[in-house]
Amino acid sequence: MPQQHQTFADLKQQERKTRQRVIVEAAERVYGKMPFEQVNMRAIAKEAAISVSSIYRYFPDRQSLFVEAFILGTRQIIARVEDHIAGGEISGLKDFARMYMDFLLEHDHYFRMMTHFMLDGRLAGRPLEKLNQAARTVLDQFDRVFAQTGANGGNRLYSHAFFAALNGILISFGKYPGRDPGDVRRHMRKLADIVAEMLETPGCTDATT
Amino acid sequence: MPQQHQTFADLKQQERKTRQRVIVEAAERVYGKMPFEQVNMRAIAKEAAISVSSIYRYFPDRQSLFVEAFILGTRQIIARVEDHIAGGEISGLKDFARMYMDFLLEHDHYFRMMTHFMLDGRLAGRPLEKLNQAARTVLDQFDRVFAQTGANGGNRLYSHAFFAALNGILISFGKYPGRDPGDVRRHMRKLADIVAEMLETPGCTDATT
DNA sequence: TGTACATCAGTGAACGCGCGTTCACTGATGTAC
DNA sequence: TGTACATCAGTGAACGCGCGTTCACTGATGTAC
Repeated sequence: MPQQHQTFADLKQQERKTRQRVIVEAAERVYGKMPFEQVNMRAIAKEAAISVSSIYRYFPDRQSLFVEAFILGTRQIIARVEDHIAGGEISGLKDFARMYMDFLLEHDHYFRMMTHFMLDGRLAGRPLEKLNQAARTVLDQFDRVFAQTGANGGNRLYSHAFFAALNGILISFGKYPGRDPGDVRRHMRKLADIVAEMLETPGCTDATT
Repeated sequence: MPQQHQTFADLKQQERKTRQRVIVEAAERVYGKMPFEQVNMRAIAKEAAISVSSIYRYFPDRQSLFVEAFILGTRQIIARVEDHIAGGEISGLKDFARMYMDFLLEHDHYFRMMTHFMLDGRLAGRPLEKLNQAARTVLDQFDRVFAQTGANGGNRLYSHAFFAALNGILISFGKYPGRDPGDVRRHMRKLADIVAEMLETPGCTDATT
């Protein structure tokens, strides 16, 4: 597409996008600040320093805004992984697992959003599509890292299993009852190490079709 | 404790327990019938054929009833596993994994309850204790099965990893976008097989401390 | 340069609904004398 | 056998709150003539 003259209408559209972004970023901050289920439109409006009804000028409903905020999160995690890889800090699946888990533990709200979407079936239409695409991007990255460091680069099943196992560890033991956070974290790391180790050991990933 | 004469007061207490059970079972049925987030006191009351306010004669609040219903579920899954083991149908981790996953897929509501409790941090006090105990029972059973069939019977870490991985598979791919349920199920089984296989292969579970 | 009109961002207040929980009351059953 | 009282299961209606969403309006900016 050749560069056209920028019209006033174009400018307006652009400003609109900018305002949208401001709102999404505010939402994202709110999710980072308060428990996931407590986030509501009023809090987001306050954070964005506008009125609630203004949000509805830019997003048709809560879900849409919500999905955008989540997509912002997936971009962050992908960017961080790329950074670490570029910096040569990831030499195997263990490193990768640790990084992935640390990110989600630090940014609990992304983790909550992720599981929310995985478990909730109510999303549909355009927001759902957008979400699925974001999910695919993350899985693709798992695949890529896996191909570089793991034993079974060619087979998507193994990267899927890895992805699932790490999520499962976070979900199943993240709130381990009656243990202090440090212990919990160490425990989860050990579990992640076990899975990573198995997936990296050549003899262990050949048996299944 | 020696058998005492049964007093009228005892009988009353007993009837009370029975009525409690009726309510919990009604709740359980409701959870099986409608989407998890939509279950409310009114629906449970209707199912139990009593008024809402009557429920509050037997349970202090929603959470307590909720926890009881979930415990009913954990008992069921444990009973089923025992059955299958007694019937000689479980000869390895793969069988066990399949059974566990099938149960949770069939009884989606238990799965939802489980993840709900794993992710939600708001529970406290007596209900939380009860819940934790139920969770421990399930983990113990994993441990036991693992000791019988798996390679690393002595180490709880491996059964924990197994438990977490299976949960993770269910959560991460249960609503895999744009696939029909049959495909999804097959995919999840393959992933479970991979994990089970690795944990059963002796050389794969020795490397980590 | 001025006037009438259209567009649209922004807003505070209100709507409507769902839902957990409580209230004030009824009626049955058991107990004391 | 009868009467006064306590206990407690059960209930319909109402309370109170949170929250997503909509409404009716204001005010600024741009456009047409």
